[in-house]
Amino acid sequence: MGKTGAALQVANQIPCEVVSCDSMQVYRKISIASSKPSAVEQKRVPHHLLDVVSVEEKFDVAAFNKLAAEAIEKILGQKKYPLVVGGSGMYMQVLLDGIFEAGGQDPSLRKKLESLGAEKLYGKLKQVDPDAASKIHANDLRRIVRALEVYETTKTPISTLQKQRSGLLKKYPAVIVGLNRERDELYQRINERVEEMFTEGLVNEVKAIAGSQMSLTAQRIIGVSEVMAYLRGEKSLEEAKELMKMNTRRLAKRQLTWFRKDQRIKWLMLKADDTAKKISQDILKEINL
RNA sequence: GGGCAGAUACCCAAGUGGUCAACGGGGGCAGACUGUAAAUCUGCUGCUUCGGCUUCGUAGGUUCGAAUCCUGCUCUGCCCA
Repeated sequence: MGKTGAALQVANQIPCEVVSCDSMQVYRKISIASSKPSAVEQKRVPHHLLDVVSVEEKFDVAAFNKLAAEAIEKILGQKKYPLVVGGSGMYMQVLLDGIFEAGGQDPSLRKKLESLGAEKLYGKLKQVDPDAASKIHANDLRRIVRALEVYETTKTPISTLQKQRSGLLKKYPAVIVGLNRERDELYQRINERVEEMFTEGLVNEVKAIAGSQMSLTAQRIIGVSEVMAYLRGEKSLEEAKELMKMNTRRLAKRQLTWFRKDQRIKWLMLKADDTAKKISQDILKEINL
């Protein structure tokens, strides 16, 4: 979409530091695949929440939220504006609106639950937390397990806990700007971006982490499985590229679906020939400092 | 030139006389989303003024009725020359 470039330009015009709100840019050694700003750009404008964990470490929204909130406080302490930039919908939501505290994970409990099968679990959830059950689809194993996990470990329905949230918006005023473009144009940019990743050395980047025991989340980085399949000889380079393009287009689509429903967002419809500078000026107009 | 197989919706593919606008998968679009979130899940996907209308290579034919049977033609693949 052009978030990074626009953010860098915003930073040229007001004193601010960037807080990345991206579930994949947190990983070290994943720079090309996650489209991190370059080293030079990072040097010019301080960035937070980049390279905070290895691909082997477990990381999730709660961990992100804690670090991001700290970074924001720090930036405010320096009398600068925190510019939160990113497309990870849930991370953004948690940061803005909060997350309930008592909700850790229990891998062994999860395993036990998962082995029971969706049907049984959903029946159980309906008894234990009908509110949550009514919102979760019977086939959505992931969420059913999570809801039951929370219930088992806290003895409180997740639907009750979910009401206990308090995020940044409760403490600070914020302007939320959404960037969008015509679909055709967006997809074309995505296709080009993927091609660039390969010329920048994506294959080597993936090779470098190929031996690690990647966390569940890190395994999902677009580019990793596709390039690995290529390295194993299961896919041609062309096939790997096309797959990545498709997966990225879908990601972009889901991101749009996520953010579209948020009434607080001020949307900017970008045009193909808009420069990062122009976009940054439009953003600043919305922020209205 | 001869023989055989095939042509189905954006793509792949099932269907072999009525219950077929046509199974399934892919892709696309839309939606949900509070600890894997670049994840997970859901719905729709010929046109429609919702009464209908037009589809299964193409032109005819058989039949009350055809994507399904018959004939010609076109194209594709394989085999023989």
